[in-house]
Amino acid sequence: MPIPAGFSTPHRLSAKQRAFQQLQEWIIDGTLRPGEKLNDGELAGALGVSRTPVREALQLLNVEGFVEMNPGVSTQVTEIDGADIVKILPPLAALQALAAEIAAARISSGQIEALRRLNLEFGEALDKGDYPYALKLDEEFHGAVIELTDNSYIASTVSMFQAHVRRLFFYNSIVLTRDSADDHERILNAFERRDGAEAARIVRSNWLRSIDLYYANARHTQAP
Amino acid sequence: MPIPAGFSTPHRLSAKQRAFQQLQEWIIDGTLRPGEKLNDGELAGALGVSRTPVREALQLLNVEGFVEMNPGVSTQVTEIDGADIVKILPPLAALQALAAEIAAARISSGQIEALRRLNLEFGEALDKGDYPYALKLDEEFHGAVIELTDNSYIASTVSMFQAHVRRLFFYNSIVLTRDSADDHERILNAFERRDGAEAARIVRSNWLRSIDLYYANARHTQAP
DNA sequence: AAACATTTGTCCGTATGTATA
DNA sequence: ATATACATACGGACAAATGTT
Repeated sequence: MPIPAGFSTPHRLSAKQRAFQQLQEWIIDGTLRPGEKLNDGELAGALGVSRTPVREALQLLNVEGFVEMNPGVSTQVTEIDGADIVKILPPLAALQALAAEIAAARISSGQIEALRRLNLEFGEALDKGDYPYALKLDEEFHGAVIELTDNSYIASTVSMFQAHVRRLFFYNSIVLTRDSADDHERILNAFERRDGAEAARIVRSNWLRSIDLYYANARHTQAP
Repeated sequence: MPIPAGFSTPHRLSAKQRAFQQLQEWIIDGTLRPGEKLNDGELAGALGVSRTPVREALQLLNVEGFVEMNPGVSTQVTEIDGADIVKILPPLAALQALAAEIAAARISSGQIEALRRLNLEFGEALDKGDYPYALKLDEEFHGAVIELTDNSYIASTVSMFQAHVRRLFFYNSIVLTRDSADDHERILNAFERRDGAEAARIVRSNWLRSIDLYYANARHTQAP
């Protein structure tokens, strides 16, 4: 019986992993509000596990910056400063740009074509206004570039940053625009010319664009 | 009785923190060898605490990439690939360069002078051949620049990367050269001119220099 | 193939420490 | 200032899963 490749570890995930994923999702989508107190016993009951895996998950979320822990005092969801999007995008852009520069030297024409198809779907999602799906496809696009670098230091950091960006986008009601799809096409063109420096430039501005989106948005949503 | 300022939280650190710091130090300096199996019960005994704080520390070290955990099977010190220095320095250089660019716009002349004094001491340490101390001062120099960015996303990532770099330097017997002190002086000059782009360029090449040191070193230490 | 030995994962009780009355 | 209430930190025992004999 043929087993689908890349599906090697469907390991029934541990209680800790379940707790981690669920809690992270709740924090990102706002089910657990910023500043909300997190009582491990309570959460354990809600998740149907004991306090230990919950506490372990909370500690991981703590190092990732989603949970604030005051030893012996309290554990709570970190507050959100909407302006943090301005702080996190520059380092994320720098790493994504570096990844693009590295990927440009190794990407195959077949892989470029696959990304092109992905980007088509991304554009359609944007046109249809399906922003959550579009965001997912955008992450897939950049994730593929990260994969090509074969560099776990870049990959793990970017993945962590992305989670925060998702939360901040959600909080700030930022949605991607069609410009993003155009950027992606220009990135692919640079890849075909093996022009790593140019690819890096476009990737950087692609990410920094969201800073402008934030400011444009903030002007309308903020009280004067 | 006067209490030294900046010593606000001498909180007797928790068992978990002690375990974390001790284990990380042991891994970085090679006391715990790459690939070595980590039995939590055994470590708990050695550290005089129970398994819980040890397990928690191991999980933090896991997300930081110093410990590999195979659920239900084993936990061990991550293997070292000396060539990883080639993988980690580019993203670290990118972030440090970004930090320098941001810092250039805000640093005061007083702070520049303080860094200049620090760099003098750094140069002396290099001349005396006190490489561990020199490395510490080098980290302090760049750490001060990071502080100026007031950006926790950059700070926490860089700090994590630095720990790995320490381990890789140790493993590869890489030591900094006098060129580094010269770089620092040029960085400070760029700061004085408020030339962020130039400061970023120098910082990047300052870090990437160690890649060359690695290759120069590897040629001699490797068996043919 | 089945039972064993070892290690990890989980549970929950207790103690310690902090903030409040 | 003392005491009280609460949440967190830690401990030790049990259960589950894995690799081995």
